[in-house]
Amino acid sequence: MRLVIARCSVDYAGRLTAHLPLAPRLILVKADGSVSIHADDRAYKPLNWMSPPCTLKEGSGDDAGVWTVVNKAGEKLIITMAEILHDSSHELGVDPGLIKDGVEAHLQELLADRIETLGEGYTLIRREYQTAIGPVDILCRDADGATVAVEIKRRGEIDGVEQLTRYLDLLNRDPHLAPVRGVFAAQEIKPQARVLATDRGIDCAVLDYDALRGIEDDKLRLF
Amino acid sequence: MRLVIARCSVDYAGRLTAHLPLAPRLILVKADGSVSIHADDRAYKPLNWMSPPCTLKEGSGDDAGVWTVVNKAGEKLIITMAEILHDSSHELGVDPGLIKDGVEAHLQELLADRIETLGEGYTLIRREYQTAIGPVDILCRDADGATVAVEIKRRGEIDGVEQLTRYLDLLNRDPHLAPVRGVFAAQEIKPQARVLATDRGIDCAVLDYDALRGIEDDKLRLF
DNA sequence: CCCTACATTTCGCTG
DNA sequence: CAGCGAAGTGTAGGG
Repeated sequence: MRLVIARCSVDYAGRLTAHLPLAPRLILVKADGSVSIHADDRAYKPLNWMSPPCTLKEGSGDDAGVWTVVNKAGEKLIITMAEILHDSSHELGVDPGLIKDGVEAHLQELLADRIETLGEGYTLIRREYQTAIGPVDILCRDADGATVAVEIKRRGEIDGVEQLTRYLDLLNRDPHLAPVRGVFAAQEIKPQARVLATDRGIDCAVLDYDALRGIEDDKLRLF
Repeated sequence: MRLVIARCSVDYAGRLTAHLPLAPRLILVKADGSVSIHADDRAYKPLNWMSPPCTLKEGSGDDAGVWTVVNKAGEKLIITMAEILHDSSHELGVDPGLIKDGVEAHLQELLADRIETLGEGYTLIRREYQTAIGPVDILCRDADGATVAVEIKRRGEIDGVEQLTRYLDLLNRDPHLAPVRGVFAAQEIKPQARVLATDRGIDCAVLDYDALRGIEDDKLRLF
């Protein structure tokens, strides 16, 4: 990883065109060839960047101080250096990577293991039920044997209701499954999403992650 | 801006919990107090971060080498330093910021100014037509005087069709406007989005940004 | 390779 | 403050 602090101006021509006037910034050149330009605020987003795979060429002669980064699609990032204030390189090696807990996939596992959380007598058909337009998070049956499609979100918003609606439209065309009800399950459901779901006859279920995990932990302790 | 290269492990507890095993990484501490941790790949996304506003406390005594970053919501990022390999600070000042061109807003202006691009005899009613569920990008009339709602996207995907569908449902309840047709306009329309749009009787229009801009430039030259 | 969906999405605007 | 939509979204995973 190469760290450069420099007064520079930047031009990007690709999916849009953008320009950064001359100012001091951090230029980050990573081992995969990617380049990002950071101001002294915002942790997450660089001012400008080029994602890998891409190649960096440092100009020489007339082009001294002009760095050009290009990718396969022909997008171009041009950094014009006015003054280099710091320049250092460091060997970091490959990162072992982030270990996460509490994302949607985990919620899905927990709920599938305790599908009766949605109601007494519920039984799991399967997780990640494949359809032509994508996977349904959970397909199950209620106490009456009716098919239920469950869409799980960490935060339930309108997009999730739309997604579930598309699945329900499709599933209800299958005479082996129809009629299929929908359940929109999330740790938090936004009011607008609840209104839309209710309007479409979709039930909402608020999931308690800690409780689900607690039940799971109990289960693990018991067996 | 402070640049630290260090062998470190990281724990995050907030919207999820996450852990980074001990490895060499870049830690970026910015003037706004934000902290991000980068591996030697991917230009855009840090491995872990804390967005401003937040506060960093460097431990001392027993906690030497333990940095704790907390924010208002109680999210916590704990960086445990095993070995500092580099540590430097740099004054950058406030960045003048990025100047963009070619985003959706611009496309909308261009198309509104040349609404007949969609078909002969089209006339603009207005841009950003407000409804209870959000603004319709463009509302216009076709040659027959029928109302047309236009949703503009840079890249036309399924979500955009869903959005336009919601607007059309609402607009068609207004007897002054109904019947309202829909046009899904984008620089690029994904096949699946086109299928969904067509299935719902929504027309698709592929916009040529350069041509629209060229026409606009001509117009500017003429008047 | 395309498509789909998730993300600690972030970010900006509007009410 | 919430709500909603855009983003050069990036990123991972399946067919």
